[in-house]
Amino acid sequence: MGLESHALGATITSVQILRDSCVRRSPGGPIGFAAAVVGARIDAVVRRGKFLWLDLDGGALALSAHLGMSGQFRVASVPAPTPHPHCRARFTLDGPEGPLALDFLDQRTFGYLDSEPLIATPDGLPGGLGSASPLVPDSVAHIGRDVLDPALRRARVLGQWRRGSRGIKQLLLDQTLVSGIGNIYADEALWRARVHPATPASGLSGRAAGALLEASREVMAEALAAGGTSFDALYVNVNGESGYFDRSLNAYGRGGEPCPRCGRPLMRAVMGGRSTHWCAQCQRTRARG
DNA sequence: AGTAGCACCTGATTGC
DNA sequence: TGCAATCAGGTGCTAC
Repeated sequence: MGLESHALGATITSVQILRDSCVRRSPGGPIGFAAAVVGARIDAVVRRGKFLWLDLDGGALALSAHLGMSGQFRVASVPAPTPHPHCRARFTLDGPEGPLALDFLDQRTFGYLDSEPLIATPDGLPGGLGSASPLVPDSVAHIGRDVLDPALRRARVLGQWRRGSRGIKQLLLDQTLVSGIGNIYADEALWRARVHPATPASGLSGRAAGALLEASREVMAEALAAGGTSFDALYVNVNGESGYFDRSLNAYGRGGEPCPRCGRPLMRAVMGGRSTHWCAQCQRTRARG
């Protein structure tokens, strides 16, 4: 269910914080958070990487969210009287078609909600996907543009990657350079571009780096298409329940299974503290040209 | 400056 | 049977 189609133009009429830690980054705590957002009108739903925010009341303030690894928003016109056990916050919205419940669910509690001022982007281009507004919340300013963002400066990202001494997988996961690529999709992009995850980024040719960025874009676009077009599609079923995960993952989580491309057993190891899966046969140190 | 390592957290799974 | 250890994920902080 798309958040945008239901939330746009609606007014937040109440907030119920079911678990205080979901607003742990909000200086005013549950009370301050509620005071900031209740009564506000939702003017836009915007995403950059794994950050999501709602422009409120003409763009001075945002309700920002990070969904962590298991967070999601659910909209219901007839909400369950007892919220889901993983529901951390429940908003009541007053939309054109009547009241709606907007639940913030987050099983593993890495996600959070906050209210923040919006600040201008340095380039004056739209701050994220979903809105033409050149504003982003404070906490998003240091995050690089989304891999699917038309305003992404591609050549700049490639230069930053190739300047790093870390393995290319770690750079792929560095959200300050380009955002949106998580651990699962990083492995998939590397597999697709035939790049070994431990390749020193400085050793990648420009061509190889370009192929990897393009593969990342493709993987993210396909994941979004498979999960729908809603903003929360990236985060739904991160535990592996979705059809996309079942059918389309070529490398992630498949250590020991045959590589779908060459049949050799896939490898698994921890790199940069994250589980990493690759094919030693067809992922060498260079990308296909 | 750039990088490495860890804390945060919870439920499912595995091991004893 | 029951309890304990392990694991997964993204970000932000501290320490080098």
